[in-house]
Amino acid sequence: MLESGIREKLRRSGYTLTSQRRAVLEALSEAEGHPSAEDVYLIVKRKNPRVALGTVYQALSVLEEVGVIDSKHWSESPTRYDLNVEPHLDIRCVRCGKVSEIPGVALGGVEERISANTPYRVTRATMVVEGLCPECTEDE
Amino acid sequence: MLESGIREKLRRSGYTLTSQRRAVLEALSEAEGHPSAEDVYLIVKRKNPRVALGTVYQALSVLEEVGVIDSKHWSESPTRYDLNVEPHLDIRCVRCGKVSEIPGVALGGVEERISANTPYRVTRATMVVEGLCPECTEDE
DNA sequence: TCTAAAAACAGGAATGGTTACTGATCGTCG
DNA sequence: CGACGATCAGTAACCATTCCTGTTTTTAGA
Repeated sequence: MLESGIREKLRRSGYTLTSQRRAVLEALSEAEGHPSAEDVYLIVKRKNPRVALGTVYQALSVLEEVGVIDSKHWSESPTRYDLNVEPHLDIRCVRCGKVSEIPGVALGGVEERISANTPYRVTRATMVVEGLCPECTEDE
Repeated sequence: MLESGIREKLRRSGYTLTSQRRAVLEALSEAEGHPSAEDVYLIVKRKNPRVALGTVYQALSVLEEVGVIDSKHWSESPTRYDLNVEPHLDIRCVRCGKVSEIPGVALGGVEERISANTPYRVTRATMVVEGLCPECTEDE
């Protein structure tokens, strides 16, 4: 099942799958959309009221490091986390904060072109997309 | 000269070109690279020690709103400002924080494809690129 | 030119997401 | 069983940014 793969990825980096980290993963699959650390914290707390917010942040950071989850950051709002680690675009509503996937848009080798045009060693290239969701567009 | 164009852009949105805002623009052209609000503040303060950091933030926000400057945000670091408002990519070194332009890479209509694939009204789509600059790559 | 209203400002307090720190707990391996 | 390292809870600290209050500057009208 999923869990053994996750456990293995953690082990390869010297981490273990603790109950808190498992709870964070469960919260991520329960939560709709793209929850923030605080969202995850609130869900985890329902089952285990003693978890600390810092623990959730640390778990999220470890899980991202080993490639089990993904994070995206829009300015003026907390970082969002996602179980979907496949490359894809998300858009965030600047009014209500909702985040949705944008299907079917690939970046078409932009990373390679970037690497070819900078002396930096590129480690990350993401698109940050903002807009107004249909609901918020209506009452403009 | 430049100034009259800037003054006009401000006026159209109901703002005026105050001495503080002019000082912020001068600081942006003096500063090398892509300064943060704090960087701008320190430069402005050299000539006018009474400016407040909040004023610099407000000036930057107004200047961006009217399209005279551009801002880019990388997570885990303050927002950077830029006099270059032409669409272009910048990369930030995750170790030393230096920001450099990436010449010659266009996004090739990605915005249009995004708009076509989401019910949101897209207001902004930027690339956030990170990596290691040549100096920092050496002592890895 | 004088005056009232609006805009902008200085200074500093407050905010909010995130990280750092400390001492307690857990899990593992001998 | 015993000890060591990893993890955790709880809380304090951090830092970029915004907000607030009273003051100064600018603008527009008379």
